Amino acid sequence: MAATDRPVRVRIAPSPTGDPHVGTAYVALFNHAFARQQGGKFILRIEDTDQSRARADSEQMIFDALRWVGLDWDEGPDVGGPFGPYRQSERRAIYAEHVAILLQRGAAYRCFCTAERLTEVRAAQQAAKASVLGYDRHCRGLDAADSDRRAAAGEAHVIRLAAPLKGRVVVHDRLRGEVPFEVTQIDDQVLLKSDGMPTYHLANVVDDHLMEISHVIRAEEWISSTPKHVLLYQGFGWDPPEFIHLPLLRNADKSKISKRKNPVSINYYRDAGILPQALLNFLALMGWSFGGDREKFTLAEMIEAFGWDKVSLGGPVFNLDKLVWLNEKYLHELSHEEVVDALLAWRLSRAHLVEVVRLVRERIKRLDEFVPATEYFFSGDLDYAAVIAEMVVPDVEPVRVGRALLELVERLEAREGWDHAMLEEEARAWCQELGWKTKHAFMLLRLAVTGRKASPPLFDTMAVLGKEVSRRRLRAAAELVAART
RNA sequence: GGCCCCAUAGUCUAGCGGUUAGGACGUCGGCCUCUCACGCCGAAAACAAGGGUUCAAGUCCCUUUGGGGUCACCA
Repeated sequence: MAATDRPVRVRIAPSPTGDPHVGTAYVALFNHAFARQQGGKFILRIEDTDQSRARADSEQMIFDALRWVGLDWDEGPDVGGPFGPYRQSERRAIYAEHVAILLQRGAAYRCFCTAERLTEVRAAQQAAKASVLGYDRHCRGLDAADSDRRAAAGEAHVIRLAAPLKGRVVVHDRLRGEVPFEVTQIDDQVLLKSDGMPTYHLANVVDDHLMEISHVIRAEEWISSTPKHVLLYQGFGWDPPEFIHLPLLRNADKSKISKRKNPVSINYYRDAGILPQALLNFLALMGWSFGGDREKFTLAEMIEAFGWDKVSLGGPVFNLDKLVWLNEKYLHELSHEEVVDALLAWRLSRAHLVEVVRLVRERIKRLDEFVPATEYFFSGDLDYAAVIAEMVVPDVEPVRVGRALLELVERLEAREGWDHAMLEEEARAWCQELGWKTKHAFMLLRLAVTGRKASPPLFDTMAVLGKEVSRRRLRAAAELVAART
C-alpha cells in the first residue's frame, strides 16, 4: 500500500532534554491540524534515548505545555495506545531485534573503533580540509566471523549503517518535491550506541514503521538526515512514510530560533501573560496562511481550512510584536469574568499569592502596601532606567559584568529545577569563580531580577518569580549593562 | 569547506504569466477624546541581481548573490 493511501497517523517526537520548546508546539500544531482534518491519529512519542541529556522533569513539562496551548494527542506515554510503549527508552528490545535484521541483511555492521580514534579521524579530516567529513569505514571490511567473535567476547562496539558506496538517494518531500542526495555524502551513521541504546536515526525509523506513521511532519533541520532514514527503510524492505519538512522558526537575525536570542520556552509565553489561543494562532501564521486576508482564527477553523499548499517555505522570524498584537485581540474579546479567570490562572492564583505573601508580609505594615511592594512579581520586563547606574561591580568593566551575568544564566539553564538551594549553590559558585564579593554580585542580581535595591531574600525571590521571568530579566540586564560605556 | 533548503517592504504573508503588487505587525501623521488605551482614517515602505523562455514575467528555467540548515555513540 502506498504511503499516501494509508490511514493518517502522524507524530511528534520531542526529546525530554529541557524546557518545552516553542518549536515543539509549532510542529505539533501542524501535525495536529493535519491529523484532525484527515480524521487520523496524532501521536506523542518521547525520544529519550540519550540518558545523559534526559531531564526528569522535562517529559511532564512537555505534556503540560502542549495541553496548555490546547493540543491533545490520541496515543502517547501518558494516555497509552495500541502501539506502545511510547517512550523509546522502553523499547530497547525492539531496536536490538531490528538491528539484528539489518546485520543479517548486510545493511549494517559492527564498528569497534574507540572514541579516541574517531576524534583523531575527524581532526585529521578537518586539518586536511576534506570536503566530506565522516566515519572512514575502518570497520566496514571486517571479516564477519571475526566481528562475531569480538562481539561475543564482549568487546565494546556500535552498529553502523552500511551506506551504499555509489548512486543517489532521492527524498520525496511533500513541500519541495524530489530532493536528491549523492550517496557519497552519506556517512555510515551509528545506529546503535555502545550502551545498547539506538540513535535517533534508527529509533525514529523503526518506531515510525511499527507505529504505522503515514506522514513524518518535522522541522527542516532534519532534511539532510532523511536520506539516511530512506536507506534504513530500504534496508528493512519497508515503504517509507511521506516526508514533510516545515520551515524553521527564526531569530531576528534569521538563524534558527535559539534561547540566547529569543524566549524559546512555552512556559515563558505562559508566564509573560500570553493566552494559549493567541500563541497557537501566531504559530499557525508562521509559515501557513489561512486564505484571504484572514489572520485571526481558532484551531478548529485552522483544521477545517488546513492545506499543505498554503505553507510557505521561507523561514519565518518569530516576531514578539505581532504575537502581542494578536494576544491583545484575544484578550479584548473575553468577557470581564473571563479576564478575571485568566488572571487568576496566571499570577493571581491563590498559590502564587501565598508565595509572594510569604516573602513580603514582614516587610509591609499595612495591606495597602502590598501592591506597590510586590509589583515586580506581577510584571514582565522591567524598566531599569532608575537603577542602571547601580548595576556595577567595583573595578570591573561593564562589558565584563554583562558577560558574567550571561554566564550565570547559562549555568542556571544547565541545571535541573529552579529552587532556592540550586540557585544559591550556583550563584555562590559563580561569584566565587569571578572573585567577586557576594555583596556586590548579589546586589547586581537583585537589581536585575527585581529592578530594586531592596527586596525579599534574593534566591527566594527568584524561585517565586520562576525560571522564565528570572532568566529573561537577567539577560535583559546583562545586555543593558554590557552596552554601558 | 562539502551537501541540501530557501528568497515579495524592517517583520509575517497574498500572488500560482497580463494586478495601480493586496493584507497584517511595526513605524510616522491625523481623527475621536477629560488623560491613556481601544477604534477609525491616511502615509512611507517590497518583487536580491543578471541572463534566458514568452506577445507578456514577482510568477517558468539557468547562473550569481544573499540567508539558513546539516555534516556526533544529541535529537
